[in-house]
Amino acid sequence: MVLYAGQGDPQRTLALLWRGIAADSARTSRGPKPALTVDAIVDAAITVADESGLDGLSMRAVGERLGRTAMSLYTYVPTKRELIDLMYDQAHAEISAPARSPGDWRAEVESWAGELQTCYLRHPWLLQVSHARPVLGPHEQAVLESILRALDPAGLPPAGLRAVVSSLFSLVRGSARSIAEARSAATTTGTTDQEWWTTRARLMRELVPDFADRFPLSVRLSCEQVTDWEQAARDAFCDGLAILLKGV
Amino acid sequence: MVLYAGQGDPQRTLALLWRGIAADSARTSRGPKPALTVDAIVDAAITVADESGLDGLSMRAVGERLGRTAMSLYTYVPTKRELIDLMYDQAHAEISAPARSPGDWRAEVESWAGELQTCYLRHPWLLQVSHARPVLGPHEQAVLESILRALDPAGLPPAGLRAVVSSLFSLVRGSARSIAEARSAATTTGTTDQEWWTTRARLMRELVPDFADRFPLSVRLSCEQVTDWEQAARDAFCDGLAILLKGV
DNA sequence: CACAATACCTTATGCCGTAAGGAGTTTCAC
DNA sequence: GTGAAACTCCTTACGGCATAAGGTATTGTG
Repeated sequence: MVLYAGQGDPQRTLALLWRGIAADSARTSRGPKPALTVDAIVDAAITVADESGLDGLSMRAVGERLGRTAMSLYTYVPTKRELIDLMYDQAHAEISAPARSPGDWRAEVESWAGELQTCYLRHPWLLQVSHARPVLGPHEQAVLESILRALDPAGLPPAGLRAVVSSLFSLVRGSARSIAEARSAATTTGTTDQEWWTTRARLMRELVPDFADRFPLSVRLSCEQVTDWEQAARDAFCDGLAILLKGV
Repeated sequence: MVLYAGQGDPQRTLALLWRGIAADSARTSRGPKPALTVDAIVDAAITVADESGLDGLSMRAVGERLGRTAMSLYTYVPTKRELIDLMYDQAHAEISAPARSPGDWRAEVESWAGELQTCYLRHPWLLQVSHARPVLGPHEQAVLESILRALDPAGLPPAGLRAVVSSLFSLVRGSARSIAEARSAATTTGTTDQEWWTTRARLMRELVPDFADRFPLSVRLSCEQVTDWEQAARDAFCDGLAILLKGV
């Protein structure tokens, strides 16, 4: 019974992603005027996800925010999965191309990384979106293009370039994830890092008395008291980036 | 009405994570013998997740695999969230500590990274598990300890060590994610990388004729024909790792 | 005006996690 | 030996989810 709709889908998805840029946009315009737009839906969905995470993102919640039912959204967007793809791409629109300062490509790479990280932290749900295949929307594409432009003066061979770009993305995503987790843990549990750690440490001491014998290096490392979890993640990111750039 | 159960939870979660190691294990043993064990449930859940992903992981599915109902699992595990934590930690048990070859710490780091990546690829759902706060189960802890042991001869200061470790995790996770996505896309859509790319490229040519003008560097990079998406991700990982280690 | 196309709604299906409470089984205290 | 307690496992039910199906109202075209 399933009419093998898998074929027509990428066409529609791509058309949605590149809407406004794509050429066809023929307005047929019979029937009632659309009260919504894809953009409005995507924006509303992003707001919902920012507020309540990807778990709190339901078609009902998005519809409600727009004064519509969940089902009405399906006029504009084929499935929730596609809506998330659109949100993902749209969120990347916040990242501007780095200002051209042709002398120092390392500085440009650093500023790009910082901006991307900021974007991830503004929309932590981005880090949970799992793609099968890259999305290839216009804004995500622009982000890729802009890091390539920043790295252009370094004159890397294609394989090396790919490696550096992919490592940069990994580093930014990884650090953003750490920071986002530190934040969300602090707000959802309502405890400070300190409190959480002391509780956890007490429990561990009871449950696993020989922890220090089993994991001496871990203990030694965490003995350097981490007062601010988020700041530690930030520092680790900066240092990691510096190491990577030194290695290029 | 909610009796503020948030307090007692970490205790129970930790006790579950460190079961077998923890001291208390007092068998009360009134009532019928348990037909299941936490380990069996965790193993079954891992199998389900390996087969159907985290989306396909439902309490009903896990119960069914064990010939029980979904509700019976709640005797052993407080919520699905905790079950996933247990799965996460258990999956890390597959990683063995690197053989000691004291001369070459870089080689040890590389082998550690390779093993971790293999683990992520065997259980791609690991990459979707988002923690608030680190899990701190025994096996994950052992993985951390083993990379610290590998890096010990490098004699890094604490901050630098933290940066390197966190960068390594990011790199491994990021590359594993790319590879896993390449694989899943290939299997779920049933097309080869080649087919998928040509279809996509044709659609893009129709929708966005000036793509090459907008994103010249992206086009130039992808012109180097990628025949095998997974292999490209693998190469990028190795090169990225080499760059990072060179930077240390 | 009639008709086609469209937007939006209500309803229904089949999933999900899990709360509530009942039935059967085993052990302990007496 | 006999309750009572403790325990496992089950059935049922609730509210929420994405979305399929189909109805109704609104708009433009002939």
